Amino acid sequence: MEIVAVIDFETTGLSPAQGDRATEIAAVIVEDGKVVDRYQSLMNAGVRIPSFIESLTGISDAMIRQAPPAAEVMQAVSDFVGDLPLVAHNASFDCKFWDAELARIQRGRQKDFICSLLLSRRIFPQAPSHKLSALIEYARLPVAGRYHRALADAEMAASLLLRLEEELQQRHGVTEVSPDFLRQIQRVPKNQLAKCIASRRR
DNA sequence: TGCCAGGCCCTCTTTAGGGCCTT
Repeated sequence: MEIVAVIDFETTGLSPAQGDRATEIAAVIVEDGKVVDRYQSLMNAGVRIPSFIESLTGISDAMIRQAPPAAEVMQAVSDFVGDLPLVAHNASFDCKFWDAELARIQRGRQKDFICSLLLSRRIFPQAPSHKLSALIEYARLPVAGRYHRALADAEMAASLLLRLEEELQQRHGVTEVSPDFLRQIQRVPKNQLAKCIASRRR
């Protein structure tokens, strides 16, 4: 597969439209079946961390106070990933924050995200759950660190993506797994998945 | 005052409702 960047945000809540902000971001570069580069940073957006979020992520107000400004971090991570295709687990969530935080520094996004959750629903329909932790256990992939910290979650989403790619190649006989093909697969209705995959067989 | 996300996807659906998933 072409090089992609897998990203993960930790935030103060679920919706930038409701005033929630990013508190941490990680991005890992995946090339030739492995992670070859990593970026991770907490970020200070000048907001308080709700107690529920502190319990969930372990990220506290004290940690955020010492972090670089959100604008500086977003500029750095945006430079780090460049124009690579972006991947996230439940990408509709990370995409909202990516767009919202980039808009604050007058930057934008060119391409649609690839979503490892949507791909998992199609490639592993039999999995008991499609949340990241359950899929890591289901696919017997290594736990990269504490769940709900950006770098660990990005690393695990990357290993899940590689496992999904492997499944397409080995089980379904797909020869070339391009980002465009993954975007196609993740949107295809269930009853058309086999037909869509067949078009890429050797 | 009371409200408070939103996209995907299934089904006891399509003039809708509710669970899943992200923090």
